[in-house]
Amino acid sequence: MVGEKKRVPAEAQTRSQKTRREIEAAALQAFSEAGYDATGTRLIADRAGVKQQLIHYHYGSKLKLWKAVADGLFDACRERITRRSEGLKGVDDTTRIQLLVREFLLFSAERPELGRFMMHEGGCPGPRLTWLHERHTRDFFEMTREGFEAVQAKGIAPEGDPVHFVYLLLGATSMFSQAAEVSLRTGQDPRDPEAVQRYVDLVVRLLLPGI
Amino acid sequence: MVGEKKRVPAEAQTRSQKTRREIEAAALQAFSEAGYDATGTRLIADRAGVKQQLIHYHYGSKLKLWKAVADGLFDACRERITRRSEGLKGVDDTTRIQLLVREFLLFSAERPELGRFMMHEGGCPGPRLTWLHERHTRDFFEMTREGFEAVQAKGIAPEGDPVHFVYLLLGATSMFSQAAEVSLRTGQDPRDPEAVQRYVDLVVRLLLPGI
DNA sequence: GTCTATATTATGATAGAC
DNA sequence: GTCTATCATAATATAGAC
Repeated sequence: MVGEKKRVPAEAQTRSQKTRREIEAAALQAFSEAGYDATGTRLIADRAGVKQQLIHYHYGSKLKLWKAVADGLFDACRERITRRSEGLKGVDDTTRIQLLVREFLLFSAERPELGRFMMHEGGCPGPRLTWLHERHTRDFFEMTREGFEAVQAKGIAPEGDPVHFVYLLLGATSMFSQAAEVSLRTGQDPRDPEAVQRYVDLVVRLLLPGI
Repeated sequence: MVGEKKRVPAEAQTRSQKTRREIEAAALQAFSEAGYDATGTRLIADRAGVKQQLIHYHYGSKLKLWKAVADGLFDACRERITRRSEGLKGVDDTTRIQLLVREFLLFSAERPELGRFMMHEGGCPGPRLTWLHERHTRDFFEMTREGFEAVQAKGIAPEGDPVHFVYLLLGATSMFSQAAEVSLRTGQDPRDPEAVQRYVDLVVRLLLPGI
């Protein structure tokens, strides 16, 4: 495994990293399209332009590749939200929550893989769902719930279980994660920047009508 | 194939129908949990208590079984909505749309397989998505979009692309189709009747604030 | 680090006995 | 109508050459 190496010629290291990057990009695409079980390592390798066996050399197993992909995806989301949040220090709660909701929806439009990736795992219990929950989604969920509680306390969002608001926000991203279906029905791409902007505006108006 | 038979002893007919019913029930469960490719015919047969080869006798192929399952599921939804709609003849548009939105959400809570079934197909283009679209979801989509247009014209729903309202409604069902994840996070079952009622009330309040 | 060759298991589907 | 036996293919994973 690469992680155990100490010194490797710069050439090889670079090549290895490039291979890993391409494998993970292809795997993210495939896993979020079809889910874990329906995705073969051969398909991933083909799309990455390498041999199937290289996946086992670099990751040890299909499951470990899946976890590496999940880490990359959720880290990207977390970093995006955290960065936005840090840029909003001192801003009042209402504006902060609204802008974070917008940022999350924009991220979901740019990277619909996130919603699809979760979607495949969230329907029935299993070890991968438990892993995702403990490692990535639990904190996000808590943070978001507290955010909605805060705006509810100010009367910006209507009364109701804050958990329901969280799932309405997550559910709202299905506009992007189900883009293929949307395109079939409307003939338009729901991820077009202008359409995204109008959609995000609507979601904010509906979830936070007191603004 | 059974469909081509004319006269069969009542015993055998009944037995055959029972087998088909059990296969389709197990297949619906499996397909909506994991999607088409990740579901094996052996798993379906095991859950139905029959041999894998019986699926091919009764349906000819895995794909034909999937289509039979889809027909059953969407017919049940259509019948439920149609029946409710017919019971509302003469009622004003606003009340009608509101009650139909409620009915659809209640159906989705009772039968989360519908949302999950679509979810697995809606993410990337393919022959199964096209088949679903033309055979089942296109009409439903049109009907729902027109409903939201009607309540928007009356000022019950805020301005915005009616297509966006349709997808917010569909997205709202992820509360139920992602029940495993919700349970992990909250420790509670989102399909509990009381929780469903509160959730449906909230969705109606948010999507149709003018009521 | 990447390749070829291959072991092992699981898949969808068919043939034929009863 | 349901069973047993089986085929052809594809899956994940391992061994060893370069």
